[in-house]
Amino acid sequence: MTKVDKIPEPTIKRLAFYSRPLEDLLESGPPVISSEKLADSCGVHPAQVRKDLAYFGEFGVRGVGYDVRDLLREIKRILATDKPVYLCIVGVGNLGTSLIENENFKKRGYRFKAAFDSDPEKQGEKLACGLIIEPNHRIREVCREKEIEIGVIATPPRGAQRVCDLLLDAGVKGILNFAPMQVRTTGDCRVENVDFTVKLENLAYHLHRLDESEG
Amino acid sequence: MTKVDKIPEPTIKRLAFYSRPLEDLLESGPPVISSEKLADSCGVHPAQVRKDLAYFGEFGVRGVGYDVRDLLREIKRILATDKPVYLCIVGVGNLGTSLIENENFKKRGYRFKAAFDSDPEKQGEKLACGLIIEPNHRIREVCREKEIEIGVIATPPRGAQRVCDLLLDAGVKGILNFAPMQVRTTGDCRVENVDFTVKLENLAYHLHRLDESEG
DNA sequence: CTTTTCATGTGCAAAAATTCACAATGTCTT
DNA sequence: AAGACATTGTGAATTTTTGCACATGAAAAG
Repeated sequence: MTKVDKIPEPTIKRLAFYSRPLEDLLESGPPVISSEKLADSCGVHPAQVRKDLAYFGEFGVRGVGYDVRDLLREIKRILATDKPVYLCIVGVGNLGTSLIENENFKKRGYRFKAAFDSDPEKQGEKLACGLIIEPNHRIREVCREKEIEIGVIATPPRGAQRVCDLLLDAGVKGILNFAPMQVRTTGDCRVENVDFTVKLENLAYHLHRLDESEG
Repeated sequence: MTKVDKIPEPTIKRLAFYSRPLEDLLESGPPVISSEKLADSCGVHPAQVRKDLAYFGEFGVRGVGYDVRDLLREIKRILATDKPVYLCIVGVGNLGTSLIENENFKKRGYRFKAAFDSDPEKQGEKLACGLIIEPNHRIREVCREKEIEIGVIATPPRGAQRVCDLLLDAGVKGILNFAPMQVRTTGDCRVENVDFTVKLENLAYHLHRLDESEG
């Protein structure tokens, strides 16, 4: 099906990006969109859109464009988000709670099936979503039982590696890490890091740099 | 000072990355680190570390390595995070609250100086940090008064562009956008997007892809 | 049925980023 | 003081990613 074995990493990132405006169009918008329009909504080059999609097949109609509904379905299929994905979260602080409640996760089929915290005060507590906070030592058992594929780390950096090890032991195949440090995993578990402050530092750098070039 | 005018964007991202293990080492660790060790902690190639740093000067000692304290100071200077940066947040829901309380922001000198929400129920409410939630129509006035440089958008996607426009009008120079959509800005305001679900979709893709290649 | 129009899909060129490989240069040992 | 050793800084080679430019094919118009 695919043209090449190795799909560029940036392409995968952009596919997720493309799906955002497509979801909007699905509700209220024309049923067809051109690579140029879609590129505009995402801030990329039109040829980039076409090339990204071409890795996976021919989804468009020449002279017309892409059918919004079809394209969105294809992208979701490619990204494997056409079925629910089961998650667990470790660390139910402010951040953890906001992730569990997050509308975007729910909307896109990401389901939190378990929540863990090392703080005995919190263990046993029932969350708004109905989940009960369990102690970290149950990660292995619960994840295997509930067939959890992805673990979300929302602990302070100090405990992140320990939590990561527990998740690996539980057979989790992906980790979304919100702790501002690099966690080490084995080859068959992939990590994605979300570090807000990296983005802020990026902004800070460019803000300052702007001053320099103007001064 | 710098070798080239145009510093690669990935380099800036990695500089922020490098600072994490350096901060740890500063507290408890050897006073000097090699590019190889630092690269290991960050999951990058040693030559990459050296090249990234070389854009900004010669910070190492040949045959020895980099002085942890000096290097960290240099990186902070480069990223312009050696001084406090003033932020405001728009949208004080679960996510917004967790960002305001976030220890990493505090630790790195990012200070929330104002909080806004469009919900009249919330306006006037006093937050744990002492800030009082203000209505969105005060963004312009308050941001100018408090010299806020960066605005954080933590609203649902629907309202994000409107909030973005208000922040632009308030003279904000950078925006950290947590809404899962692309906001449009003018040339002198830079946007960084934080979209958790993009990362999750990345994980989902690779998890599934792994299955394929193994099956 | 032919022509015109339009936007896709794609080979190729350009640009950007990464990695290699080694000379340069400092420290430590004897 | 000289030689061994370790690790930086960097030009060149490689790899990856992006963008151009146009042939291709589908639909609409005449």
